Amino acid sequence: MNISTKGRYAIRALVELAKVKDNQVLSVKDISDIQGISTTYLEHLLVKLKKANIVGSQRGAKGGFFLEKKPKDITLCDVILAVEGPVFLSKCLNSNNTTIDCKFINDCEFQGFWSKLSKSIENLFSKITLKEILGEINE
Amino acid sequence: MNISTKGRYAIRALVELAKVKDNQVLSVKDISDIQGISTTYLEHLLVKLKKANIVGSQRGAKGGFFLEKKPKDITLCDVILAVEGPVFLSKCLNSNNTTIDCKFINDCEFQGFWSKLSKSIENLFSKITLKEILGEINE
DNA sequence: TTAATTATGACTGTTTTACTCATATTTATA
DNA sequence: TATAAATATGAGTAAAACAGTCATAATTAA
Repeated sequence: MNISTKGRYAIRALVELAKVKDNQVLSVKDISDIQGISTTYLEHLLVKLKKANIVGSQRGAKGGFFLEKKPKDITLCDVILAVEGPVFLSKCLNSNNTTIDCKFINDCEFQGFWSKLSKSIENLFSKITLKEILGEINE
Repeated sequence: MNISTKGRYAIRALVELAKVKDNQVLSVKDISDIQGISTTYLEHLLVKLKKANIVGSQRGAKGGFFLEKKPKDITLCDVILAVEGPVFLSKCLNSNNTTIDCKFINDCEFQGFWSKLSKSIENLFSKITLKEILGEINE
């Protein structure tokens, strides 16, 4: 159970975007240079963050990315969901997962338990905003 | 970020072991039949749970496994650690991971943040005991 | 003695991770 | 208006993790 590079890089990128002035943009190249991340890999992550309405973009020369919301309104939960998928998932929970082969698929005594745990973690992640992350890294 | 079959099967096995009377054992075969889990796969998980002093075993005919502690003293944190490794790990945290290739390996502004988050999750998982899980699945 | 059981380790197919590469599309500006 | 700089999209890939299987050794109750 861990946060992959997707989540970590996304947070790094968002921190950089939070640092620039309003109405300014940062290119993927800028961010990847500052944070030492592969440019093309980060590009894909930023596209996902855009689809989740966390960042916006300006195409073309002098273009780049910017935060679509205020740091206080961007939660860790949103970010992880955008780049990694469901924040916490016991795979027996998602009914549309066709590959699962569980004896109790339709009547699982543990579903309630995993579901509650999942909500607890989502709740924890929802309370952590980009604003707070910015505060912590500047301590 | 999810609980793999290792963690889920381990919980299932521990629930079965909690159901039997004191001084009785359950064989891997018994557990795997009841829970619909691969016998040999579960075997490996039980060995890990044994190394973590969560279960004990009796070898030979009529042998099997039993809980080494009371359900109230077995936490989800212990179980996941035993079968999956660290409960929550942002990979940039573990200094002995030689494959990591991060620009900020020795001076990372995010280390404190990931570390705190990791402790929050460990704390959450430490409060959930097998006793509580037994209570939830019987509701 | 033997059948039943745990213990250990090597092996395997599938999925996910962590990328790269190629190419299309958009747009500020010279 | 041409062009360089940027995002957008999708295919491909090597390595690791996941989810097991298989073979065999060691132990022990009956």
